[in-house]
Amino acid sequence: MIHDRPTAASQTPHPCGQCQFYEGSVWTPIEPGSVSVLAGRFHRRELEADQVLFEQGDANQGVFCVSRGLIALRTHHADGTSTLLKLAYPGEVIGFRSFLDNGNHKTEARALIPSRVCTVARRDAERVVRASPGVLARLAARCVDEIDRNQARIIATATTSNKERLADTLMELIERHGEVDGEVIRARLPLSRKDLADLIGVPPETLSRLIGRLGKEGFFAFSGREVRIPAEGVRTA
Amino acid sequence: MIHDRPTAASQTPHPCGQCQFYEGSVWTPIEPGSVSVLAGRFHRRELEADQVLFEQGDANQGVFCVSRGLIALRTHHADGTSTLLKLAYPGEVIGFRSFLDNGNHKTEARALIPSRVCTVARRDAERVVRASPGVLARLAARCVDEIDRNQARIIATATTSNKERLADTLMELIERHGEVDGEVIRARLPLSRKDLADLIGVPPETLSRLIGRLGKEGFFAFSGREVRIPAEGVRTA
DNA sequence: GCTTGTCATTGACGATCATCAAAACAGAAC
DNA sequence: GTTCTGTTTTGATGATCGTCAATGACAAGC
Repeated sequence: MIHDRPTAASQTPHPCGQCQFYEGSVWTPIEPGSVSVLAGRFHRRELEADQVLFEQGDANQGVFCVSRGLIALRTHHADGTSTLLKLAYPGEVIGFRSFLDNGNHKTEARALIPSRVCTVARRDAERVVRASPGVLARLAARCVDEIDRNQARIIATATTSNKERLADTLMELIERHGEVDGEVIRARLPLSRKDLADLIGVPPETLSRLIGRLGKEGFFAFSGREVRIPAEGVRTA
Repeated sequence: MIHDRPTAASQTPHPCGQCQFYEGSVWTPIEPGSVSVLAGRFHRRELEADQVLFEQGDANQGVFCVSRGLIALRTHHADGTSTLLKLAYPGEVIGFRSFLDNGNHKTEARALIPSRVCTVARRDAERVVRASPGVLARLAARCVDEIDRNQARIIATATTSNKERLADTLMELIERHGEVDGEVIRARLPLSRKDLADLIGVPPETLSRLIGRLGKEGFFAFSGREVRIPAEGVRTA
């Protein structure tokens, strides 16, 4: 059924940890060299920081689920510049678009920190999708979620100031990457200034000034890629 | 198969004209009062300008495909204001998100001009999706397309000036709603200034000034909701 | 050590923009 | 016609923003 709530089966921990590409199907990991004859098979891949999962323009080889770490999706423009489009956290599915239309990847996917992805080869993905429509429905639901998030972001970009957007983005990042350290929460941002600037949609110079202003106002304290905020900042947020 | 190109069957004109919710399934129109026992059934609904298709918060009753006209999707905020999120042109599917998660509509859908939608009731939609995975795949593909468009819009909002964005948006609208009239192309914009302002993400006052500037520059000529551009404008665009 | 390259910050400037308030306008009802 | 309503435009102002250029920080390589 298309609107299934998670069933007992789908709540069973999937071998790859976070993978969405799963609905009670039979799965077996593929260690390099081994072959599986089962319905679905997947392959864990570890990525170091800055390692590329796929390049922009590569033919789609399948679907990827982030199970650990953080993947950046970037587009490279004709003039040599590039733009960070999206951060993919564990649980996110990557490559679904080019999987559906059997086309090429429109973005580059690159690990920002050491990461693990669960890769499902094209053929297997197709087989599982055909066998379990619920998987496709869940993937579709994720797409719809992403549409929602993007629309929220469009509204935010249009209606809020750059400073607000930066503060929001920082809080999100701190929530994911921060650790409580006594009276403060420390987070090492997994992004360069350029990437962070892309994320909130300003040029790097403007970001730098915003960071300066935000630092002066006292709530955030920056030093390089590290940010600190008061520990009660999260609870009240 | 998930990446099917349109087949002969799916290219057969669907009775409702533009509906995507179709893949060789058996369809029959439901005239008010009649009942169908076939796999899929749909109902044409005509909307006058400004008539509401569904309200924000309504429980999802099914999926809608625009077959003629233009539907505006708006969110109403807590403070009483509202924001135009998206224009749905013929061929677009509406309500898919709340269909998937069986939730409530997060937006209001309202016809901007006289329109026709093909409505597919929840139960029927579920049945067809279960029977024809290809339909779901195509719907998913549309979602993915929408993600692409939204991302393009996010980049555009972040990197281009308001004036550029207005000009682009106007050209799109003229392309859809314009008619050649001798040396010029005339288009009656189907949007209020407020909606147009939402679409490009500026307050109405700013939009008004932008329109003023654009008019002075000579390419676009405005009078109320009507726009005129030189006829060769489209060919060279 | 020095150079080189990359990335981040700062400075200066002009253009753009949002906001508030007021005026002009259009359309509907009478 | 007149009045009323809601929308659109205009005006004035100050803040924000993007751009170009210069500077600073820092690591890698010779």
